[in-house]
Amino acid sequence: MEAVSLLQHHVEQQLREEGGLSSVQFQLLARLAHGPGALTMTELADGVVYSRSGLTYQAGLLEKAGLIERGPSPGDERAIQVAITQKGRDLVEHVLPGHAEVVRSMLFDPLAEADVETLGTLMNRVRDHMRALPPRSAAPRRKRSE
Amino acid sequence: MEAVSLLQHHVEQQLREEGGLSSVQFQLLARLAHGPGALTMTELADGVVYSRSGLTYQAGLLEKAGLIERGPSPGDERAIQVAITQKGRDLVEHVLPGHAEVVRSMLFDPLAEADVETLGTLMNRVRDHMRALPPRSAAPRRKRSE
DNA sequence: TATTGTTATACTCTATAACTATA
DNA sequence: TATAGTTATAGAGTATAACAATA
Repeated sequence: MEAVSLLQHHVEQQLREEGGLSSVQFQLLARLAHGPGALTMTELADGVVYSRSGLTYQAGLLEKAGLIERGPSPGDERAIQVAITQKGRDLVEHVLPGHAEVVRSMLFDPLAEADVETLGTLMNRVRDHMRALPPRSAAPRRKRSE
Repeated sequence: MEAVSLLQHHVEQQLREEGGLSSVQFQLLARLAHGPGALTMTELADGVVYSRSGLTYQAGLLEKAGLIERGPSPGDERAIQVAITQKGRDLVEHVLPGHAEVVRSMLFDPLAEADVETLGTLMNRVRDHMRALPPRSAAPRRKRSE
């Protein structure tokens, strides 16, 4: 956890300095940039943000900065399609090299290629396990008297 | 990183619900509880908090809650010794089982024993590597025109 | 009735800079 | 001059609950 904390801290700094982005904002942009097209707010939030209002807040900032656009969703009148703008793509491209460099120099550098592979395999397994857990209500963690 | 994010989120929740603690506060208390005796503020901050004022803030909260005590430091009149109180120890003990259960069920459960070992080895290596890097000034990341 | 998204609000946390005091 | 710690302050981020609109 200490390694992760250090890594996150350095990543945050690089993204902030070179792009004015928090890592949450970067993740949202990156998801939009790499995916096929637009996503709904709910799809976009998945795995990045843990409250609806949190995403609304972040999306508001990104839209105000001209990095994303929100529009109606064809299939569902309640939903909103979020798409990245060219400016958003440009910013991601601008920030990406530095980001990759931070991750490489801090995380990958001390690991052999096989180690990186192993780490990926293990953590993918952990992630899949956690995503498969009950969302957070049938949790078997209640005390008897609460 | 998604796995880590999910884990952190669940850990935060458990600590908050069962102990009213943030994970930073828990780390500070745990460090004091397990170590031999008192630590100075600077020693305590190491690896947990990234600004002096951040630690002063958190220590203020913990002291107000009666979980730690601050006193003068024998060797150095500038420094302050921070010690955990009995109440602090009790709280750590109270929260610990649930914390261990979260980590076990979410992180260790999907991994074999050897995997846990491997993960620890790799991440220790990464941590040591990161701690050995130049503190953050000789960083070769400045732009030519800034 | 459930789901999508927003708003209002309150709160926690963090960081920067200025400051005091000791080494 | 450098280090230990605090304070003031400002800003960013998050979550909860109430809300409106559509499925």
